Amino acid sequence: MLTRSMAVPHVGPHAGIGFPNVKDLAFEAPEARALVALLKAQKPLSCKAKEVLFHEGDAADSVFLVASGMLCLYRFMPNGQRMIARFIFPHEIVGLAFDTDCSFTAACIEPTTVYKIARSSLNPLCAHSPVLQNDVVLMLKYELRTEHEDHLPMMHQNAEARVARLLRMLARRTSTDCRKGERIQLPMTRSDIADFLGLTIETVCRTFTRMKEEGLISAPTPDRIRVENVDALISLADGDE
Amino acid sequence: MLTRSMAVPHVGPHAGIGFPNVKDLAFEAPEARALVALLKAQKPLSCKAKEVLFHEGDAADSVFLVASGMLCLYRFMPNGQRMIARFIFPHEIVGLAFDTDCSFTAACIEPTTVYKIARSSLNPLCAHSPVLQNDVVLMLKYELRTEHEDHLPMMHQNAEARVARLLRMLARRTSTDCRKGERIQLPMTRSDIADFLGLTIETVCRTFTRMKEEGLISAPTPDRIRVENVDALISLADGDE
DNA sequence: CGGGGCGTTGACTACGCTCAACGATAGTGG
DNA sequence: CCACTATCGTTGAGCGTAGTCAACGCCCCG
Repeated sequence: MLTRSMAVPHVGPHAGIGFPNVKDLAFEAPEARALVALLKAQKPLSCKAKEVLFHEGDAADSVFLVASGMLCLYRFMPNGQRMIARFIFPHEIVGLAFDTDCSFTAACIEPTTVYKIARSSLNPLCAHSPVLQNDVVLMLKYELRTEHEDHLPMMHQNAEARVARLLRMLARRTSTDCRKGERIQLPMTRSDIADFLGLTIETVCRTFTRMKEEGLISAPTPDRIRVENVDALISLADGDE
Repeated sequence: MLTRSMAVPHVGPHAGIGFPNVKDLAFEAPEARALVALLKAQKPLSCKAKEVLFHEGDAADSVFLVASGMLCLYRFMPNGQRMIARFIFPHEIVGLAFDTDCSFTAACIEPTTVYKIARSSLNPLCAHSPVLQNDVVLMLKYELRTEHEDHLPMMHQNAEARVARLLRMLARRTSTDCRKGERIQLPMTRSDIADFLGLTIETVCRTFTRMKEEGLISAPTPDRIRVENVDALISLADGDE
């Protein structure tokens, strides 16, 4: 069953651009120029930390582009446990994938500015602009890809690998690189991290502690991580064993 | 933090059609009529069980519509563990979300027939047909929704809930209902199930055994499940506690 | 100064993994 | 036709990772 296992060492099309020898570190939001331009033509909206943009079940009547800051999309499971589906970073778009209702609640992790456009404005434009519609397709594909690359593998990984994966994700999308010495800002709480990774707060804490003991990372403050051993962190995230 | 938890008992737009009082049992592939019609105009392709349609890393040059049977999309993690990303059911489409390369391997779980169209044929048509392009958007949204509804919550659930979720998914998409007495066909092996749920074969087996002991299900043969207590199964799948 | 949210650590428990064995079935070749 | 083998499903014993419950320090804010 494992005969075919590592037959295809797949490397993304952007691999290597700006990230010399760190495999699979790079994939970026696609250039949906028309859609982004349209959104940036709207007037920006400033949101405070913890502010909610929309609630699960609300009518999905808007689409947002994050200009700065960070959002998270979450939902509560019937037992009351919160499940964070995604963090939304600058240049990313929320709301395109929703049907008639929002399937998640969107809240600001930190002070955030977004551009907002009504679906009632966007839809007719898309219907008559193949370019715009194509940008929508690009963004949906991007969402699916982040789901497949960031989230899916986690279900098969242990706590340490999940945390490593989150750190890589943050390095990839916020700062520029996660080479030795790069600092990673963690704007979210331990609780947010736990609800995103499917772990408990305590396990997240203990995992950070263990990673520090192992010399993988250091952390002057709880919300600032410094990666000390990139290669080890990357292979941990990939589940290299 | 839990104050808002169950504020919005969200029910999909199709809820209730054929599924009287079973919440959240129904969501179906969207009616992408133009796209489906285009695919069905191609000549059908018969595949044997275990046959591979494409490998991870192959050039993504085709799009497939499953007419009958079942596919699975998988990938191997660096440590050799296989990860099944999705099962593909009749009426569902594979290949739309890929970038230039296939990000998964597609294999037949059972004998399967598919319709296949080259991207080089499809893309130009989409570029000039808003209707077709809109169908692509619909299918991508559907993929995202199944990801969010089927997969995401599993990361936060235990073995029994994951298995229950799989059973509900199969009931929803293959047969018609999962009311008491309905039989669910399990064409995939325990190994497939394990690689999909992020568990081991042994845990999957033991979970089935426990569910039988608890009177939730019965199983005349390993690949045929009869649901004896729908409500309990559903709330298990939802993580109701 | 008190209270609440957040982060961390410890002790204990339990769920799922590992390793091992065994039965059943189906496909293969003597 | 019947061993022979491989694959699949199932069960048991023991272990380890992550969850639970609890306590405590820190910081910010009222």
